[in-house]
Amino acid sequence: MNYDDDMAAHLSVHGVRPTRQRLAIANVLFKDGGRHIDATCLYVELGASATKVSLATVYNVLKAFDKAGLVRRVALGGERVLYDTDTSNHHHFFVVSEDRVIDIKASNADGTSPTIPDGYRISRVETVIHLVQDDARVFAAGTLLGNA
Amino acid sequence: MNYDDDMAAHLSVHGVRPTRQRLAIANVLFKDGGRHIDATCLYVELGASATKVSLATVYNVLKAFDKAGLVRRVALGGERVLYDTDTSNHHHFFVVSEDRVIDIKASNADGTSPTIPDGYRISRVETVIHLVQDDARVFAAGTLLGNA
DNA sequence: ATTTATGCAAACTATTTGCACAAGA
DNA sequence: TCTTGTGCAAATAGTTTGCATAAAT
Repeated sequence: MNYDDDMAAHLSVHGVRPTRQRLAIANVLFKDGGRHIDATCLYVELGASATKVSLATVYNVLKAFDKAGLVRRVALGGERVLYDTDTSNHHHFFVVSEDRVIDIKASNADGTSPTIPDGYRISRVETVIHLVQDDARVFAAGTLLGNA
Repeated sequence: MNYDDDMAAHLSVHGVRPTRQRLAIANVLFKDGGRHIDATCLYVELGASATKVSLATVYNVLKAFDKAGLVRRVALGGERVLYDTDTSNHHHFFVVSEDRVIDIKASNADGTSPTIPDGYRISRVETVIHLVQDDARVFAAGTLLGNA
């Protein structure tokens, strides 16, 4: 039982078939702990890996990982889309000029930069709450539509 | 002093030169009160207007209006970018399946849908706080860098 | 007269897709 | 073997840009 086997198991548990390129991607994503990375960067980093992975596959895999809950897609004000290996409930500071992302933990009791980093000020706050139809009601609505 | 003159004045006050196409765009944006619209929709609506405006110009003008504070660019989870004529401090519900946007007023004392609309549930909450360098400190940092 | 905006088409970036081939269960 | 993933290249969507022309101050 080695590291790769653990990673393969990790993917399997999440319903993601552990192919060679997915493992390569998972390794880059999770080896160094929490990170924020975009498809292109990931692709570049994979260049150093033994396994060849095309850019299209990087996109497809990131999307699959997001759907499986292995990573979380984060859109930074529409200017940048990246994937966060921390899937817990948290938000982000984004320093546009430096293209830097800083996590904001939901509970800041642990002391990890919950406040604005020194030397910066807030220029904009954007909160978007995504809604989906409540299943029970969707059914009811469907019935209504069928009768209309 | 007619409506167009008022609109022209409105643009001027915000440092935006009131050209013919900018007035046409402003009319579509502001005539019917608060709205959320994207560049392409706006372009289509302008088709009905007497003034010809190219799509590239729509993009440029929206960007200019945003910079001038006439509208506010809103990115909905990286899936959609639109412009909100309400520049006040507020956030958004986004129903992906219906491509519908609902304002969340900062103060919900006025009773305008501060709660989740009936039949929906939250699927995701994304908050991004944009930071910029604090001017005073930027100066200090610049000095430090100069000495380093 | 001088500055700034517009139109158009072309360039560009980010992302997705179709299809033949390869790999995993 | 059967299903699902991958590579590639091409398609697509959204947005920006260069340059000659036109309009605003």
